Amino acid sequence: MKDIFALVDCNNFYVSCEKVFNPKLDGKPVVVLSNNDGCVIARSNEAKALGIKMGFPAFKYKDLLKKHSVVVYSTNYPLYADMSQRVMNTLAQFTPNMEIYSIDEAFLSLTGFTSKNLIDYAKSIKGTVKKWTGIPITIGIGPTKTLAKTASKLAKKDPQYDSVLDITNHPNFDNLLDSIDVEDVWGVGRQYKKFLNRHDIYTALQLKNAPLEWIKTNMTVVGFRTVKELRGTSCITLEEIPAAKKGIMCTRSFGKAIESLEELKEAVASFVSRASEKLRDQHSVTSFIQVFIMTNPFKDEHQYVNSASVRLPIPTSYTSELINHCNQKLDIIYKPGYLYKKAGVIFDGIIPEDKIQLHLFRKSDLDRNRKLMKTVDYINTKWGRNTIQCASSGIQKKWKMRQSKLSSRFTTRWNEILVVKVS
DNA sequence: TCTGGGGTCCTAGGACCC
DNA sequence: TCTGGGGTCCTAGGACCC
Repeated sequence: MKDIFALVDCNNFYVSCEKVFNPKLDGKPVVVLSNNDGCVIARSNEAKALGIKMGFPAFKYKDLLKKHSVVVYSTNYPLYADMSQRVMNTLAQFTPNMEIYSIDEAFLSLTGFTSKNLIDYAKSIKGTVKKWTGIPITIGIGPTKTLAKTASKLAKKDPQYDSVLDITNHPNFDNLLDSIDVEDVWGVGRQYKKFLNRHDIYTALQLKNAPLEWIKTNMTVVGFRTVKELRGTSCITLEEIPAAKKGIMCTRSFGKAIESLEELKEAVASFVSRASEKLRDQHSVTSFIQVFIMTNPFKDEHQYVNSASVRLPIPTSYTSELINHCNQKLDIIYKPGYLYKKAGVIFDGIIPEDKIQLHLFRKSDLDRNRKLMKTVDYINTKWGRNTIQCASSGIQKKWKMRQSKLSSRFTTRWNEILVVKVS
């Protein structure tokens, strides 16, 4: 049976989440900023029309934002994650097989839905998601994931499709591909765009018709698959069960640069705690940790970047032990006299916790530590993050990120729930 | 004043083994 | 005179994604 994929993409997702709880934003330019209120990471259509670019530093838009009264929000991840779950739950009603691809995208398998008019079906999905969650979506349909993605790009570009387009056996298939820039094809980024342009390939259609062997030589098997997919052969399958992460990291820029080793240790201890939680969430342990610190690369000052790593004798997810290792490494890589702007930890060599190879000559407190972490995680899930934390993570957190325009966590905190006044 | 964060996959090259 | 060959594992770096 021929595969059919639908790619569901939430429009301007973070901005749309804010709009659900603040309908006054309708028709206004709205942006959501990254951590530390650094870059623009979501824009309403009105904001896009003003020429505000994705990923661009917000402070450079200071005048523009003011001039056009753009509404600005700090990122409110708990809200977006919860809204995402609502959208995904709704989508799950429409197919037995789906893959949650990112916070605002999902692939749905519509293979075998032959008795249905797929356009009508997609429109009813779109209507239901809007009605149940308030989030507007776009749906692209095609015989491969890459083509479904391409269809959704086209559906967004041209209002005549009303946010739903099926390009399977489309009579104007080639013309449609020709209207898509090659860098808008899933899998083609900045570098490959440059390379392809140098060889006179500018559109998705031209990429589709490029010689396969040449593509394989110059763009590895990944590019090879992309071209096959553009030609209608499905190479990228639906991943319904999310795989355990092979690497987990927690890195942050600081709201304010810090100087002392003590503060760096606090920050890193917080990052380790967070990363360890993620590790335990997926029932894994790490066997390799890396810690890094760096000054502000955008500043015209003396730069310092350094990192160190440890391979653990026995893999673990025990927060205190991991913090200890990082502290020892920080003692080595820290250099006084610099203003540090960012630090982070990376866990690698992650394995399932039931596959730990115990050390012949080391006594292990494995069970005791596991129980302790389980209890801590339970309390923090129930009462909110950092209800219990390691003292080494600090209380003051001077390095904490800036979030000056934060909206409420409308859906995950009772005391921040929306109040509707009827007069 | 001010520039995000967290992932995946592939390849080349070196170390090491028999 | 002549100095192998095949394989695995690991790591760093580069590409991509959202």
